[in-house]
Amino acid sequence: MRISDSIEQFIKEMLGEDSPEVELKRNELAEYFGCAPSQINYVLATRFSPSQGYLTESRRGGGGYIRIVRVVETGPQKLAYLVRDRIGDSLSEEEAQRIIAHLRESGMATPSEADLMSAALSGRSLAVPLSPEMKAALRARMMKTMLLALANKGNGG
Amino acid sequence: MRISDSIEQFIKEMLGEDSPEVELKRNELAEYFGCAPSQINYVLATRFSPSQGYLTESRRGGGGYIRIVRVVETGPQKLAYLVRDRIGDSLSEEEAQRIIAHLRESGMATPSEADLMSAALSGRSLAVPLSPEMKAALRARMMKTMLLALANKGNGG
DNA sequence: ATGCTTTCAAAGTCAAAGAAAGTCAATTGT
DNA sequence: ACAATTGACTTTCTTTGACTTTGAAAGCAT
Repeated sequence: MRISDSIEQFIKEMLGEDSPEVELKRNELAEYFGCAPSQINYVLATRFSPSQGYLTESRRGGGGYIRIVRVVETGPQKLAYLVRDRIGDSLSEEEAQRIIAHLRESGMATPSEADLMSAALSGRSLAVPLSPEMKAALRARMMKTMLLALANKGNGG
Repeated sequence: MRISDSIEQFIKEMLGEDSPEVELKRNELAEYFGCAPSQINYVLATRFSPSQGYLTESRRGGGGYIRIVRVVETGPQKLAYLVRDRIGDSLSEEEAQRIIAHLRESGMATPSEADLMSAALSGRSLAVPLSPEMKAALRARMMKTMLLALANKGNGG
């Protein structure tokens, strides 16, 4: 088992229970998991980034802390934001998958809808001779178009 | 006896027993069979491809893994048929829309799933400078990949 | 008490090392 | 010829540690 995953899980359990917000001590947590303190930063960067729906703030020095806040943007505004601001003319596969994971977790897409999107944007789908740039452009368009379809859900189009 | 066949059999036994899903370590498996790790990739490519009804995902780095999922053909063997026989290397937009309409009407896809597929394959999504042949090839791949995702619906991924 | 200075306790950064899987071309086997 | 096998090289993800930056509290001078 990866230590990163354990730490991720631990934090998510803390977040899940009560509040959408945790405060923790980097060094304590590192000691608890028996890893280097900077490992915590790694976990925050790879699993609690803004694009994954989390904000973090921290303070150094005596009595320092790290606070993690889960941002619960849902619904149409979020979709509109994704289409308008977040996704430009180019989208990597990793980023696409992250967005889809977020849609699924926040309930904006059902698991099978998310799987469909994921399939459409997967490397397997796009396994045709195309430059990486072109694929990224294609992904961006596809993602936007699908998000619009998702936003229209239930509106009988 | 070919080593590839042994590995194939081994994996299929794991899949057969309990779950429609196995997770394995490439290096361990290679060591177990006394072959080069890349041999595993060969087996996956030649015996566990999507068109043979399997999906694979993997992760590199520390604690990496390979996961193989058998796509079960519950009810809709139709989907398997579509993937295997009906859709070739090329698919027009009209044909794609016809297939999607059929999926919706027959209840194999919910309206919003159908909309998503439709969006992914629409002219709007594919509005990038590409030859028509290339787009048709792309459509075929995307459709197949999405159909597999659909076939796997409800199989907890 | 008020403002500097030192000191120490956090958290941050970054690059290097390590771990695992992917790719691909050359070789071997049937 | 075609399928299988191998190994060198690449890419991706994780873990660690040395060094930096920031903040707070204590010490000291006025």
